[in-house]
Amino acid sequence: MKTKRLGYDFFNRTSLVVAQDLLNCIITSDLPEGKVTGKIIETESYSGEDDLACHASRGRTKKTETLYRRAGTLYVYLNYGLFYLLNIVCDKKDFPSAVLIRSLEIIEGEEIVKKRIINNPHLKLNQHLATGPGKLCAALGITKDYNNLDIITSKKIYLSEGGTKIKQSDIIKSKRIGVDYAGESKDNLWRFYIENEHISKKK
DNA sequence: AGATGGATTTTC
DNA sequence: AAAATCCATCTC
Repeated sequence: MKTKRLGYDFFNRTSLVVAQDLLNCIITSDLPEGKVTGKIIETESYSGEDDLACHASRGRTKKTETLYRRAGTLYVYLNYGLFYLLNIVCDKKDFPSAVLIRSLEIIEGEEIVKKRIINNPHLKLNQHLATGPGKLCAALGITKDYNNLDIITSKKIYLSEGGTKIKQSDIIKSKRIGVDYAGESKDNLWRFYIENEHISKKK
C-alpha cells in the first residue's frame, strides 16, 4: 500500500483535530532490523499549559521544550522507567500540544515486531503486538533517540494517509487513560479510537 | 546527593 | 493489587 505522506499542514492544527484525523492513518518505522507498518486505531490529545495532564502544564523545561517546537516533531519520553511513549507535536510553534499514539494494528513486519517483544524483558508476546503506548513504541523500535525527530522529513519514522478517511460517527471518544491526577482536565474526552480488537485497556 | 513521581504492562 | 525500573525535577 503506497499512500501520500502527511505533511506540515496536517500537523499544524489543534491536537484535538489531528488526534482524530490520525485514526486510520499508517505509521511506518524503517529501521535497520526492517520495515514495520501499522494502522493507528487509538490516540489521545494533550493540549496547552492549561491542560493539567499535559507535561507542559508544569512549564517550559528541558524535558517539555520539545512540545513547543514545530508541528511534526516527535516527542518521545520514558514513562515509569519502563516504556517509551510516542507523541507527535501539533499546532503552531510555541504552543505546547501533541497527540499520543496509543494503539496500532500491525500490517507489515509482524516477525520483526515479535522479535522486539521477545527481546524486551517487560513485555510478553500475545495477540496484541502494538496495543498500548508502551508496547507500541517497543514494536516500532522507538526509543528516546528519536525524540525531536522531524516526522515530516525523516526516512526512518513517518506517517501516511490511510486508505479511507474515517467517518466522524465512527470515532469513539472517552477520557484519557492514566491521568486521574489531572484535576479538572482529567474528564476531558480527549481519547479517540475506532472499534478494533487491539484497543488498549479493554475489559 | 537523595527523594519523588509518573500519559504502562503483566502477573498474582 | 502490586511489581518492575529510569530520569527530570524537586528538596534539603
